[in-house]
Amino acid sequence: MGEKSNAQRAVETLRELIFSGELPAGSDHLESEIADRLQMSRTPVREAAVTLENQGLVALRPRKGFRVLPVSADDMREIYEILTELESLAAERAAMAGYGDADLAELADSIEEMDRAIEERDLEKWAGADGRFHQELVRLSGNARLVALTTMMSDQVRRARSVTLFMRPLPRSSNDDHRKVLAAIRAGDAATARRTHHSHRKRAQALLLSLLEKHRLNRI
Amino acid sequence: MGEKSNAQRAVETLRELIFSGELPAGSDHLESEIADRLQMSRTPVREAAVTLENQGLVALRPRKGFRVLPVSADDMREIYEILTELESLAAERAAMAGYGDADLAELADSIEEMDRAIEERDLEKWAGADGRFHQELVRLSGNARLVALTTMMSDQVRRARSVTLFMRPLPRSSNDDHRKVLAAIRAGDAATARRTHHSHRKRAQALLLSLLEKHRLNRI
DNA sequence: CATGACTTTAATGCATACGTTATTGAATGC
DNA sequence: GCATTCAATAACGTATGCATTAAAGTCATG
Repeated sequence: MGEKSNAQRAVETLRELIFSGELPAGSDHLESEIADRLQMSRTPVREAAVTLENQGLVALRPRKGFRVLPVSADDMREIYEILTELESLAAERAAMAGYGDADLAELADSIEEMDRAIEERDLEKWAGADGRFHQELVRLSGNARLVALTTMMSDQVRRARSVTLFMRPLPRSSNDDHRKVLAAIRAGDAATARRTHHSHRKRAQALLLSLLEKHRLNRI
Repeated sequence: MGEKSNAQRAVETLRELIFSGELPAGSDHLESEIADRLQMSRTPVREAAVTLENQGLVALRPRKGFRVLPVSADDMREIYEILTELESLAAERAAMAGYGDADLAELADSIEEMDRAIEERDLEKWAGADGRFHQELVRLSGNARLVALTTMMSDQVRRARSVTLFMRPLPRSSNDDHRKVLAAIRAGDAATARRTHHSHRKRAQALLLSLLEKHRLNRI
């Protein structure tokens, strides 16, 4: 019964291959090549390629296969501008929803995990927990489209994380922001939640972009 | 040479059919039925359906064709929340870009057209100009992804406009907001541009949702 | 050696064919 | 008459075949 279609498998597999870096940014891939690799015909592969194109991960280039889209510093600016905005909205809505401690457990957990990760100087772990925090924050907004859009935007920069993650110092103060946002949400203070998260994201964005400039990284 | 693919034609045609109401919200359509109608095979139609699904306009329902998605009042709330946020960001960025009068001509034009439309009590004309204003505002942000996302969200409520447009009184004061936003952008006052547009959108959103509630319109 | 016309290749975009399976309707039993 | 089983239908998801055409390669010519 509940078997996923080949097209769906193709989307999932290709996303994994892209995020893992096995299909690096800028690389081209023919439909037939991918079809062989995934042991299916070109039809579902093509369908998957269309979906990935709609998600902004690849570009279909007739006769040259699809290209895994590189992310320029300018793309990063665009994306983080949008993420800053949408997540701030999410923080506001979450604060207005009147959640109790039980509802906010996942947020609190991810904050604790980030603390531990920083102690252990485990950047990968920190990044995972940070991702969980932001994802859960958006989920708590109760706006399904907000979840979809932020996921889409985050995906577009996900590949860059492995590059950017190790450029910067341990994000020691970052969790202070997270705690303030959580406190504001718990207190139902929507304005503070929004404002705090907004400045948190702005700061992270500025740091990231300055690092990219410093390291002269224009394409990732 | 520059001929559009059948798949692309299918997307465009289906979008027109959906927005014109010829394929009403909630209606189901088989791939083969659409293929006959557009004089092509199922393959490009299916590709188009996947794209439209990714754009949030239809849902693919195996064995039952694809359904033109109805938009509930709750969907409207989700979408307008996001649009409010993204357009406010656009207003801010536009103000920071240092545009001159020439760059802002389209905004000014659409405001004037709205004035004329209100005098003539031509709601359709007003709606068109209002759409132009908001679209141009986002374009001036210089953020291509912002344009893509707001277009996507606007499309999802476009069908509802014919219903909502005639429920409310003539939007006489609305253009005061538009003028304030334009003035702030021209003055390079990003904070005011953002704040003004945000409250403008919030007000419109509240009015719309209250009207939907009043008229008990849950599905459009 | 560079250039340009011509041939060859191969990847796409689409049409078509086919197996699978949910759904429908008939037929059967109670 | 109602439920249940079973057969027929039909729509999808996928595979395959094919025409088109951009791109690459070849060869002749200045």
